[in-house]
Amino acid sequence: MPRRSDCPISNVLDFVGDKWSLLILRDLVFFNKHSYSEFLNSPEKMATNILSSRLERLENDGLIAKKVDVEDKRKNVYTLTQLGRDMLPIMLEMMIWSSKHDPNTNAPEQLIKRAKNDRENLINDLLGRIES
Amino acid sequence: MPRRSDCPISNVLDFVGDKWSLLILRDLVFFNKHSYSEFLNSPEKMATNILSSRLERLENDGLIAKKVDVEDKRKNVYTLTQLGRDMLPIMLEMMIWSSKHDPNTNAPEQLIKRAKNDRENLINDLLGRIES
DNA sequence: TTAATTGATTGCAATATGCAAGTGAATTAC
DNA sequence: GTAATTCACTTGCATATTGCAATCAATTAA
Repeated sequence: MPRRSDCPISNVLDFVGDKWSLLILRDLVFFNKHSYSEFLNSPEKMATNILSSRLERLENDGLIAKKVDVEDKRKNVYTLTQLGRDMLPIMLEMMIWSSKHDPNTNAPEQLIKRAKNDRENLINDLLGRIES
Repeated sequence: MPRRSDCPISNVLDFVGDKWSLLILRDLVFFNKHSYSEFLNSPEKMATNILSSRLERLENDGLIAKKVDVEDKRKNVYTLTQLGRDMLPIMLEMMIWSSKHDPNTNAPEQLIKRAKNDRENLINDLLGRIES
C-alpha cells in the first residue's frame, strides 16, 4: 500500500488496514502461533492465497520475520519484529472496545481488566512470553 | 461485514477493518469535520462512491449518526455516537505507533506526549470539544 | 431564472477476494 | 526404499470491491 498522507492514523492503516493482517499479529502475540498452518486454523478461516500474500507483505513491511524451522525444514517459523510488537497496544484497545460493546466477545475478563488497569506490565508479560 | 468469530480484535476489524472508515472517524474527532464535502477534502482523497458507502455502513453499524443540516438542507451533519467515540483510544495508539516508527508522521509532538502520559484527560478534552 | 453547490449514483476498468484444486519439497509410515 | 502424508504455497476462475470520471437531483445563491 503506497503512503497516502503523513497522517499517523492513515500510516498505520497503510500497513495493517485490512481484515486479516492484524489477526496474524494477534495469533503471534496471544496464541503463540508461528506457522502457516497454525494461522490457517484460526477461527476466521482465511483463504490460503490471502494468508500467503499477507505474510509476504508483513515481512516486506518489517512487521514479522521468517526463518526456516530447524526441526522441520518444510516449515517456516514466523516471529514478530519490534514494529510488529509495537502493534500490541492497538490490539489491546480493540479488545477493550469489543468487551464494552460486543456482548459475545470472548476475551478473558482478567485480560481486559489488566489491559485497562495494568497495561505496561501486561504488555511486558505478553511480549516476554514470546521470547521464550 | 458478517461476524467472523467471537475474537474481540476480529470484531473491531469487522467494523473498521478497511483503509477508510477510521479516517472518517479521525476527521470527526481531530479535525471537527462533519460533512461529506469536508471528508472528501482530506489529504487521502477518497473517491466519492467509497465515501458514500462508508458513511452508510458506519451509520448502519451505529458508529456515526446523520442529520440534515438545519441551515442548508442539501447538507448532512455527521456526528460520532458513543460506539464511534470509543474508537478514539485505538486511534491514539496508532498515532503513538507512527510517531515511533514513521519519521514523516505529522502528529503534533504535544499530542503524542499527552497520548502517552495523560491519556484520560486528553480523551476527555478531545471528546468534550466535539460536544460544543 | 440561471448558475453553482452538495451529496450522492452510475458505468466501467482494474484490483482484490474467496474457493477449489494442484504443485513440489520435506517428512513420516510401512 | 517406496508410498503416503504434510507443509507452504501457487494457479485458475468466479465474484466482490475499488478507483476514476461523468452524471444526477435537490437546494441555494446571484
